[in-house]
Amino acid sequence: MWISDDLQISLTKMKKLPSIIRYGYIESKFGRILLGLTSIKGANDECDAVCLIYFVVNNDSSTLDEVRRRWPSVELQADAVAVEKFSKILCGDQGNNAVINVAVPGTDFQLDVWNALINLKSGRKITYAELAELLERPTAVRAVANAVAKNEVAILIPCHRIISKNGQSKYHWGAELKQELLTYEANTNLI
DNA sequence: GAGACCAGCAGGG
DNA sequence: CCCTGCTGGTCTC
Repeated sequence: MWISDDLQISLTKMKKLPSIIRYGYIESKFGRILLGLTSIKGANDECDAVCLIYFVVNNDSSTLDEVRRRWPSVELQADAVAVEKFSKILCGDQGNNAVINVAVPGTDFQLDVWNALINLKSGRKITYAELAELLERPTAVRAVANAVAKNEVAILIPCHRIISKNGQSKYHWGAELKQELLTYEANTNLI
């Protein structure tokens, strides 16, 4: 079982970078994943939201280094217990109708791009140009690509569904993994 | 506010 | 294949 299509992803905009990120690891179908959490204001009280998901390509410490490079001002705290809760939603059996909060820093335009990706159907592939049209900014292709590249939350913001017009398929964590994700989605209608 | 930077794209050679 | 012009949002002074 992997991420269900029924899983609702609620994307909220962080006004500034968080000062603390709690993190932990998940063993997923597609390898080890580093998951980072931050607190956001929910309907009634503070709740946890996913703010980063990186695939572990080499080892844990090199992945943590990558996080530190990208978020230099952030204090990282290991918190396996909090991450375990999200692990159950992501990789567990309770995907149906669950809501997962994702909080990301970014501009309005970037949030538009990321939301458009989230709303794509599982397994659906789209080019940068098509995505720009979807956003009613047909000439802002490069700007869309910039926003896609800034995505810090792999899988939940499914930037693996973007391909370039000539069929080339780059991916931050490797074209191979991207292809695996797409093949899996196409065959199962899950993720 | 200017100028550089890009996981794009189309066109030409 | 490589080069060029065009593009628009963001980042850095």
